[in-house]
Formats: sequence, structure tokens, C-alpha cells
Amino acid sequence: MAVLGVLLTGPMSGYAIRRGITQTLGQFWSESYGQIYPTLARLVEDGLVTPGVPGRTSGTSFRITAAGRRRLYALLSQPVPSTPSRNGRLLRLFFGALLGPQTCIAVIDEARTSAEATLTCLVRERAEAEQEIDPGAPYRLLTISAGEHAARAQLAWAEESLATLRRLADARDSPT
Amino acid sequence: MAVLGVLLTGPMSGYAIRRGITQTLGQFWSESYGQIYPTLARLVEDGLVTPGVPGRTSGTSFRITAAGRRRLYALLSQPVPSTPSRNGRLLRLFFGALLGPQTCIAVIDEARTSAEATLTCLVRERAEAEQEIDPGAPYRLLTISAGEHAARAQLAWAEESLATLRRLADARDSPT
DNA sequence: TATGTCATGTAACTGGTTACATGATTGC
DNA sequence: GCAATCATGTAACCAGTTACATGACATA
Repeated sequence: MAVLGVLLTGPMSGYAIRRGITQTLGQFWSESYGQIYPTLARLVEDGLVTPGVPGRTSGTSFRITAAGRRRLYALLSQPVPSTPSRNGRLLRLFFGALLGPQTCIAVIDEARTSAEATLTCLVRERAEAEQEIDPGAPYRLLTISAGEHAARAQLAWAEESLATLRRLADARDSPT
Repeated sequence: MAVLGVLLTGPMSGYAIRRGITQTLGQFWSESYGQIYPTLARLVEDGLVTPGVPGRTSGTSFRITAAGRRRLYALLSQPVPSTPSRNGRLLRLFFGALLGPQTCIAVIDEARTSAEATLTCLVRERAEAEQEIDPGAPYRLLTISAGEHAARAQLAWAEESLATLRRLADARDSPT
């Protein structure tokens, strides 16, 4: 789905597909070479993608076909599969009593800085996306907005939680 | 880490460990039987967990050892690994122009209802956790709070996005 | 005695990453 | 000519789920 999707923007090499995925979908999707090339081979076999001229190695190569577009539409239309969530940060904090307030504060502070970083990154992306005028722009803004909401929520949670933990640490250190 | 963690609350069977993980860590962690039993075997082999009486099948069985507690502490202290994110919903919306506003509205509305459901679930959990008085309670509240922030953010994003898409659909349908 | 839950396990499979090998092309 | 990047691929491995097999125990 991701490979066919980025090929919508024009023909490109597998290398460029990966760069496209990490750059534009990076906030919520990722693929490795070990995934992309076998996928491309299968897509070519199924006639959803045509390979470039075999001789030339540089420049554009893989191109989505009409059947590929139809298939992408079908894939996009499928219900969103529910993925079992795994959050190593929250797992650690859940057993935080074993770790103590100081270590937990470090864990949460790392969450705070990472949320800040993604937020500034997304704000820049939004500015770029708002300049574009093609029909896909509003939908891309939707995904950027989702990232912003999530990042701001994580930021708020982190600051709130840091305050709570600092109170907890103070109460434990100085109740003599 | 999750298995050792839930064993902190007392000895229990592998079956009960799984139930404990899905019930209390369900919001941010999951394990399958195919994962739990091999893990338990390895933990027993390493002396981090002692099996129950082999004859008896019912009741409690696996119990964390002192070495297990030390190991859990070491595991919790390790840096949080960054997991590559994959969000099928946002991937679909990114290519939403192909899908059209109506289908995207359905996708987002499903996100809205699921966020509402987890939110009411978390509010109930918070009420329960606030009653507890053991030293681990504040940390568990931290993880509940994280879930609440995330769910509220998703809710706000969904409502905002639904309004945007409805405007888009109207503009496309009636500009004659 | 039949049903449901508790309980332990495993084999096959899926999905995915990492690390490496290989070579073409470009720009300095 | 050399370094950096572009480009394609794959083998080994890891993590994890699904589906199934097996059986104990309680209870209606």
C-alpha cells in the first residue's frame, strides 16, 4: 500500500521510494530495503507496477500501472486493521515504583523532549503543506494535524507527570 | 519484562499472567500464549522464576525469585527502544484523495468512536486506581493519564477533521 | 456426563529488520 | 582517480501471532 501510494507521485527507483516513505510518511510509517525490493518484485509480477528499462540504473524506473491504481484503491478501502499496541515507555512507568521517581523523571523528560522535537518538525511540515494546491494537500494536512495533536498531548502529559513525580520525590525525601 | 512485572503482584499461572497483561497493561502492551510459555521456560531456566509444584495444575504456580527482581530492575533501567511507528489509519488518510471524502469520513469517525470507548474505559480505571494506596498506584495513574491524554487528543483531532472533510465534501458537491 | 474454563504447550507461518554484497553514477 | 551517493538485492535472523493439540478441573 505504501509503495503503490508513493508511486502515485511519479515513477521512481526503489531507493527513492524508500526515501519518499521515510521523509513524507515517516511520522506514521516505515519500510526497510529488505521489505521494499521483494515487494516491488511481487508488484511487478502481478502487473501492478512496471520496471524501468533494465539497462539504465539511474533515474526513474518503477511506475504504477492502471491495475496498480485499482489495486491501491482496493487496499485503501479495506478496513483499518487493529494493531496490538506496545509502548515500552508506559510499560516501564507502570512498574515505576521499582525504579524510583528520579529514573522515571528521566524517562518522562525524554518523552517530553522527543514530543517537542516532532512538534517543531510537524509545524514546519504544515507550513509547507499549506502552500500546496493539489487535491491531495487537505488529506496530507489531516495526517500532519493528527501528529500535532498527539505530540501536544504527549507534551502536556509529560509536563503534568513531571510535576506529579517531583512532588512525590520531595515528599519521600523530606518528611523527617 | 512484562511477565516478570506482573509476577511482582504474586505467584500465578501462565494463563493468569496473560490475563493480567491483557487486563491491566492492555492499553499499551500485549502478549500471546505463543510468547508467554517459551518466555516462562527461559525465565525458569535462568533461575529468575520458579515453577509451581509440577503435579498440581490449578491455582498459583510461577513465582518471581530474588534474581528475577534484580533482573527486572535491570531491564526496566534499560533505555526505552524507539519502535518504528505504523499507523494504518493515517496511511490511508494520507492517500485520501484517491478514496474520496465520504470514505475518509467513515475512517475518521471510526477513530472517534474508538477514542471515546477507550476514554470511558480509562476514566473508570482511574477511579479504581485512585482508591488504591500501595506505593505503585501513583505510577499506574501516570500510565492511565497518558492514555487519557492520547485518547482526548485523538477525539479532538477526529472532530476537527470531520468538520474539515464535511466542508470539503460540500464544496465538491455543490459548486454549480 | 457434558460443558466451560483453566492450563500448558508447540508448529507453522508472517512480517519485518539487519547486515552485508555488489556495482553504477556523479561530482570534485 | 576517488569519494559519496544512488541503486538493487539477499541471507540470516528475530519477534510475534495463529491455530491447533492436549488435558485437568469444576459445576450444572
